[in-house]
Amino acid sequence: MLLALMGGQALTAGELAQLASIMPSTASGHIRLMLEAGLISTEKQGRHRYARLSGPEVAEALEALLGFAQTAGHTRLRPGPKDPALRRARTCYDHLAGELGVSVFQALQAGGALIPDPRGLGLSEFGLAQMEGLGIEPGSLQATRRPVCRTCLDWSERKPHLAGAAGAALLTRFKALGWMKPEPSSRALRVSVSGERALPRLLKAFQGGARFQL
Amino acid sequence: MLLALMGGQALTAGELAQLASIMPSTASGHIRLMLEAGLISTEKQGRHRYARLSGPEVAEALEALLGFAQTAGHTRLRPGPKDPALRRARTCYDHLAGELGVSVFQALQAGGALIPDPRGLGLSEFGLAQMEGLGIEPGSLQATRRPVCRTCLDWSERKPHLAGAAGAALLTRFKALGWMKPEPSSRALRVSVSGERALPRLLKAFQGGARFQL
DNA sequence: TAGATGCTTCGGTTCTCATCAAAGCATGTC
DNA sequence: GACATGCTTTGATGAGAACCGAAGCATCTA
Repeated sequence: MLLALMGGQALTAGELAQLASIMPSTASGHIRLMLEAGLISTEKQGRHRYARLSGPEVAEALEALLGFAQTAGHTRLRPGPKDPALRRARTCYDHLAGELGVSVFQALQAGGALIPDPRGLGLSEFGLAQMEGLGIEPGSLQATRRPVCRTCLDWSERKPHLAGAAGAALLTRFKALGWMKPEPSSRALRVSVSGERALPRLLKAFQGGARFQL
Repeated sequence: MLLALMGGQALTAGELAQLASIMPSTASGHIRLMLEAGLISTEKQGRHRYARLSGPEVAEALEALLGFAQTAGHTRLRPGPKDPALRRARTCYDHLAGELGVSVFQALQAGGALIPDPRGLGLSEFGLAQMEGLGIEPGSLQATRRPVCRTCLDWSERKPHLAGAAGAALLTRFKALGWMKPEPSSRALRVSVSGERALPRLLKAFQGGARFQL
């Protein structure tokens, strides 16, 4: 159930039950416990009750655990960890993970968009300009209490990808631009034709130190 | 038992049993399971069997989980999470955590010792010089497959501290210099008189951009 | 060689946890 | 107002996990 929520979207109690192949009454009990433990937050809407992860920390802890589940060969993941689409690109709560997520991080790093800051990582002048070129308001990134950038260890790549407010903003923007779309009932992201065209150009700009413009 | 091993030292099966308040036979079963799961590694030495965490990833996953255990108020930790010594300075597997660990990270960052690199964080020229001033061979940091620097989210401070090869080397050096000493049967670190004197000077040098010299 | 120590394996007991069905409550729809 | 839908609560059941004691093996000590 937690894995299903890693996609970042909220799911109803019934959907969670079905995904876990258990009766609704059983699921209800688990939801109550996870709520009390602070792992999820819920919201009533009509006769539905939506659950979502309570924050990015939960997703990060899960990613850390997934690393072991995989190496120890104890994954009970539904689509199997071999699913190539999942390896390519997927959501990690609210940001981009998988090969693509790692590429974005490495390109930003190579181009000098990232600088260390007291909370971990921040964006340099150049990094802020890149965000602006993508249509992301730089001011909005500072608004939250979240660190602007964070590294999150990718369990399939075993390399860091970009999390934090900037990571979340990037994924939101990619989806809004129609570059990628979440696969239904999975964490995988399908890259569209326009995305396949635009992303290499974006990575090159990030990496080469040239300002990207839509 | 895993928590006890977070100190970074290896413990015998009997010690683990005693710390967990269970019979040796029960402990033996748990050790076998954790070994099969890849969480710990063991080593026979005479009639003793030593167990240690199998790597830094395990410690990081545990730190992530500890954050929740604390906020949800479900800690069954022996000394209690309020233990002020633990908050001040403790080992996180093989590096420094707690207030002091966070201070070191922030000072290094402010002084410009850290730079982003493909694996997360690296040391700048200045950072390498600081290590050398402390008596740490800069070449030894690159030798391992580990990232030189990594941020690890501190569960008591909720801010990042320094992990990775450099974090481990720093703690080793601090202990060798007699600046801090592990409290027996706890993760807490006791700062010695010479440590209390030297650390502020070190932090100031890190932060101010001046090269530190022993 | 005899005995102590540290650990593991095995069998049996206890207890916790996940599960489901049935009943109840709230919110929608006809 | 009657009924369907979504969720929760309750009680009972069964599977599995933690635990201990006893017995056995390996290693160290006297």
